[in-house]
This record gives sequence, structure tokens and C-alpha cells, in this order.
Amino acid sequence: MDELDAPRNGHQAGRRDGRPPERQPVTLDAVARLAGVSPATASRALNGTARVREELRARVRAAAEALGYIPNAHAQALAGSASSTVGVICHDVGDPYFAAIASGVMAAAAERNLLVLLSSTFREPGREIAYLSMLRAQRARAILLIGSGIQDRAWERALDTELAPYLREGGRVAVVSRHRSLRVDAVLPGNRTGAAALARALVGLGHREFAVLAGPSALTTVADRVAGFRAGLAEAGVELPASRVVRGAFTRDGGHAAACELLDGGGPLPTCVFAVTDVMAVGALAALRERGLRIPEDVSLAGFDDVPLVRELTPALTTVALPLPEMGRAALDLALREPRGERVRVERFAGEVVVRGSTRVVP
Amino acid sequence: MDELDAPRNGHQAGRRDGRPPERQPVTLDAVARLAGVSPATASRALNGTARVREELRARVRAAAEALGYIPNAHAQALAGSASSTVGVICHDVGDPYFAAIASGVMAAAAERNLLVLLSSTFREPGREIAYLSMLRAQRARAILLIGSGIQDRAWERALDTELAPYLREGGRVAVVSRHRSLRVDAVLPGNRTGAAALARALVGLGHREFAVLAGPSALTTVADRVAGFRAGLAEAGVELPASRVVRGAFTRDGGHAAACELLDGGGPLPTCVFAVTDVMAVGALAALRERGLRIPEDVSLAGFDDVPLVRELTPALTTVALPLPEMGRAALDLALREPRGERVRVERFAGEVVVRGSTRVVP
DNA sequence: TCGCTTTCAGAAAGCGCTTTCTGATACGGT
DNA sequence: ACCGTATCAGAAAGCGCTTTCTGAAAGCGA
Repeated sequence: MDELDAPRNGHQAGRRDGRPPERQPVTLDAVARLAGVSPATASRALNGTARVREELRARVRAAAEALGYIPNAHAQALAGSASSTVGVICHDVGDPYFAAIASGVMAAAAERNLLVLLSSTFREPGREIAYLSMLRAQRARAILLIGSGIQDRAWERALDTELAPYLREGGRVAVVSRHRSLRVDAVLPGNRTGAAALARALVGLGHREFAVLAGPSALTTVADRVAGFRAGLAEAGVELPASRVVRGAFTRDGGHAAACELLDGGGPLPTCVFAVTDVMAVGALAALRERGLRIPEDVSLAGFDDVPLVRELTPALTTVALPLPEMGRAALDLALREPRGERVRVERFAGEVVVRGSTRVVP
Repeated sequence: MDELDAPRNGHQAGRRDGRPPERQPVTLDAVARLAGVSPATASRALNGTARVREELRARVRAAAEALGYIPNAHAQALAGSASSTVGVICHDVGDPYFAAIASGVMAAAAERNLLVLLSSTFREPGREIAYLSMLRAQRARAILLIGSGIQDRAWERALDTELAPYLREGGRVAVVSRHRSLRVDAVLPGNRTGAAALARALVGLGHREFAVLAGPSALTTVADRVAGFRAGLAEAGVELPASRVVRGAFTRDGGHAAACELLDGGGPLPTCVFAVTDVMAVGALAALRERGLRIPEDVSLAGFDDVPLVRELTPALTTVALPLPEMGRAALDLALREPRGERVRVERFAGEVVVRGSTRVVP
């Protein structure tokens, strides 16, 4: 006999791959059997769905404990009880803006014992649609769209054809930031008013010559902030020519590139530069410094969002503070709250202007 | 007739809540019926599981398209095909360190068409266990533990009792950072060697008097970085007394508090402070400045991780750069790769010392 | 032409739960 | 003692898929 060649793993013949044998997960049936009750009773005892004699309930509980029973969420979802996951779609969790909002969503989800299916689109619109479809397949109880909508007919239509059936099937949707075409609950940061207030504050500091580092014009967030900023300046009789609005990607490097373009444009140097997001402002800060400009002595810089690290910069960044985690939390609350009637609900979060060292007073 | 009182919503009687009627989702049966085939054939046609006559396949595809069919992931998972979700547990997505790693995981997951169930424990060990259990219930294909293990018997045991059954049932697990007790695949940042290299670099700059701002001592990451730093100093004959290691929470504010404690401790001011993470270093930077100390003229400061924004600080932070997104990606790869044999696999990522402006040369 | 294999579609079993329906038992009122 | 009514446990029917099993039809050589 070549007993010696036999797999080590005595009790499971034929295993040659050296992997440990896979055990089947414990099912409700096993628990019921051990407790000496029917699966129906076991289910009721564990979930408290209906009255079960105290003695049986204890026996079931004990059996579940002893076997290390964990219910199969897929079976539960399939059998009709609502799924316990919510979907969150954002552009990039690596970006501090989204990370902060996501963090708030996670906290709120944890309180409700919900699991979060998070997805990053990496700013590819196609991926957003694909994720939506996957979240529908998962029967996510709610879907949160974090980040501004794109003002583009084709994209809006594609989004709607995914979302409409989901809503009809009882799904809940909420967005953070404005989506032009979506009739769903929304958490709206005060982009316009915040930018306008910032403009007023900067004018108050004595600035008259501005430039704006903007993101892609199709993003509602960009459109609103630029419009608000321009409106705020207009109030004070200051004009912002279109030539002073430079576009770049919605990232640190985008801000850097936009700032370079501004400086290379050859126009007169503004006394103050407004980057529509803090992340872009960080890139701009680097670019301005690389050109030998001192902040704020040679040029002032302001951002928007107040993401965690910008107050630590030297000089600290003047910006419009948004309560990012609270906004994430609010979005989940909104999506999960029972809708009353047809009306969409909107929750607004005002931005607060925080003047720090990156903007100087112009004499 | 009180026709006028009737609900607006003509085609679905009895609705008084003003909500639109909920439609049932389209099922595979509906698709099959429309295509004039059996559900079995429809399934095979859609999934390409087996050969189906081309004409039928086309008919099924068309029917699915026409009805907007989306398979029910729960039913699919239940019927035996592997689930398409992976679980990721980290301490806090709002922290740039975890956000960067998570970002890499998301990218890798997207390539494989997997959905990521992300959870933040907010540093409560109990929640980690609870999440693990929820991820098991979801039959996640793999579970990634991001962040260092806690050296605590009770916690380690609790973790193991969740993980062991999961592994036995065929689940895959990988960790980022060292876990003392876990025999699973791991992505290991070069904490010891990186910290040692940093120590050598700082000594090379002329520093001899050091202090360390450390996190909770139970975290393996903290233990390894402190040990490595100390070892690196020892090589150069520099000693780091225990009294010069100050503990704080693993956050920005923890770094701030630790720095304050150091300054209030009354000992001589070190020429260089090493915070075991960049996030803590940021807090320390603020604290040192509040006390009127200039960086690096009065005291040098170094961190670890090279999270996105610290290179933008003024002065930019000297640190040990870790390829965070790549580490996240590697963790997912590791967990998903078919295991060969019993051995756990370990992927190491060396840290690279990046000397920037926050550390000066001591004459 | 017959009997064999091969190809492909349908029937049906089941994945692990929840929930409705049914039935047994105990209780109270008359 | 009897009947109506609660109360609680079990039987069984799904939830929407995948997959095995079964069977019909077609193709081929003898």
C-alpha cells in the first residue's frame, strides 16, 4: 500500500491541493434541527417577527450561538425582507471632499445597521451608469449620488433610464449637489450663495482684480460657484470678464494647470485668485509659488469646501466651509425617510466664509 | 358621484398616499416568456454558460433589452454562482491614509467588475467584529482588513472566531498592515525598515536629539515604526529614551495633543520630532507653531506615509512615502488570487524616505 | 434503414430564507 | 360539558435564479 502517499488530510479523501476542506455554512435548518423546532419557528425566534414561547426562543438562540449561525443575507433578501445595503456613488474616494462626505454617510449607515456599497466612478460617466445598474441588481435599499451632475443631455438621459425604473420599483435616491434633470431628494450645498458671500468678503478686503480657476463647465457645482462669485462681485460693481475664468480638471493637478495657464496668459496679475474647490486651490498654490509669487503678499488665494487639511497650509487657505460629513449623513436620512407625497425634498447647507491667511487686505 | 375626490392617479385604484404605484422588477421568467423560451435557456443565453442556438440567444437578448431586465443579484448568489462583492474594513474613510488605500482597492475592484462593501469602524473594535459578521452574511467573496492589528488577546480572539469559519467556508481574507495573530495573506508596508531609514537620514542631517509622537502602543503599525526608528538611531549610536516617546490618538488632534504634551513635559527641546503618521505630524505642526516654534529652524518635523496633501504644506513635510493605492490594489489581488497550498502570501512595500523642507541640516 | 452518438432546449430540483396558511392546544364563557 | 376564540408551532409555498437531469431531434456510419 502506498499509504505514505495518501494526502495528509485524513478525513477528506482525494484532496491533493493541500487546501483545507471547505465546510458548508450553517443554515437555519441546522439550527432548527438542533433546537428541535421547525425552521419557521427558528426564523421567528431569531427575528422576533412573531410571538414564540420563551423556552423555545431560548433553545433556538442557544442552538444558533452554538453552531455559529449567520443568516444568509441573500436568502433573506430574496425571501422578501428588504435588503440591508445602500449604494453610494462618488467620483473618487481618494479626494478629500468625497472622503469627508462618505465618512458622514458611513457613520449614519452604521447607526442604522446598514452596509454601504461604495463605488468610485473615477470621473467616467459610463462607469456611473454601470454602477447604477449593479446597485439595482443588488436591490440596494437606497442609492446616493455624491457629486455634482453633468449638464449633458445624453448623460442625463442615460442616468434617468437607470434611475426611473429603480424608483418605480420602490428604490430611494438622493443626490448631494445639484442635478439639473433629476427629480429626486437632494442635499444642496450653498454654492451660489457661498461663492457670492466669499466674493463680498474679498471685495471687503479691498480686492478688485480677480481671476477664477474653474473646473469643467458642465458640472453644476462649477457653474453655480462661478455664477455666485460673479454675482457677488457684481453687487459691488466689480466685473469678472470671461477671459479671467480659466478651466482645469477638478483635481489638484487641474488647479495647478489652470493657475499656470492664467499666469502664462499674459494678462495683468489679479490681486486675488478664487479656485472653485480647495483641492484645486492647493494645486494653484503650488503653481503660484513655483513662479516665485508669494501668497498673500503678491496674490491672494481662496478656495471652497474647507476640506480637512487646507487650514493647515501656510498660509491657511481662505475658503467657504461646508459641513461635509453632515451633508453625507443628511443625504442618507433623506433617502431613507418615508416619502410623503410626490414632492421632492431639498435640504440646503449654507457655506460659511472663513477668511484665513491666504487672502490679504489690499490698502 | 364624488368623482372629484377620486385619487388623481387614475389607473391604480385606492391609492391615497399620492405615491406612484410600485412596479415589480422584471424577472428572468418574463424575459423567457417574451422570447418564447424556457427560463433555463434564457439564463444560459444571457450568461453564456452553455451553447444556445444563435437565433434563440438573439431573441433572449432582445427580450431582456426590451424589458430592461436586470438580474437579481441575490437570487444569483443564492442559486450558487459566487457573489460579486468584496468587503473592505478600515478605520475611517475620512482619513487620507485609508482613503488613499481604499481608492486603490476600488480601482482594482472596478476592473474585475466587483462591488465593494466599505465599512468604517471609527476605531471601535466591537464594530469591526460586527462588520465582519455582516460581511459573512453577505457572503462577500473576499474581505480586506485595512489598517493595523491591535495587540490585544481578547480582540485577537474575537477576530479569529469570525474569520476562521469564514475561511473554512472558502472565504478569502487579506490584510494591509501586520496582524500579530492572523494567518492570512498580507500586504506589509515597510514600517520598520522605513522608519529605520528615516532615522538614518535624520541623523545624516546632523540630528542627535529626538522625540517621537506615537499612536496607541497596541497598534502594530505604531510598534513597528517606533521600533524601526529606534533601531535606526541605535545604528548611529543615538539613543531614544522611553521618556521621549509620547503617545496620542492616531489622528490629527492626537498628534496635536502629543506635541503639546511633549512641550509641556519640560524636557529639553529635541532638534527633531518624528510623528509616526503624517496625519499626526500635521497636528504636531500646528501645535509647535502655536507655541511659537518655527519649523524647521527651531525644530525639525518628520512624518510617515506621504499622504496626498503633506507635500503641499509649508515647509513640505519630510516623510516616508508609501505607495498607498498600489497597496490597496495588491491586497485585493492577493485575496482574489487562487491560493496555492497552505502558505500565506506576503507582499512587501518598501517605504521611501523623502526629505523635504520640514527637516533642516544641523551644523 | 437502423441504431448510435451528439447537440441543444425544457422540466424540475434546489439555494436558504420568510410568511401565509393550517392545525393543534389551551382558555374562557355559558 | 361544550363551543368559540386566542395563541402559538409546523407545513408548505414561494422569492428569482442556476444547474442537473431528461428527452427530443438531428447527424452519422454501417
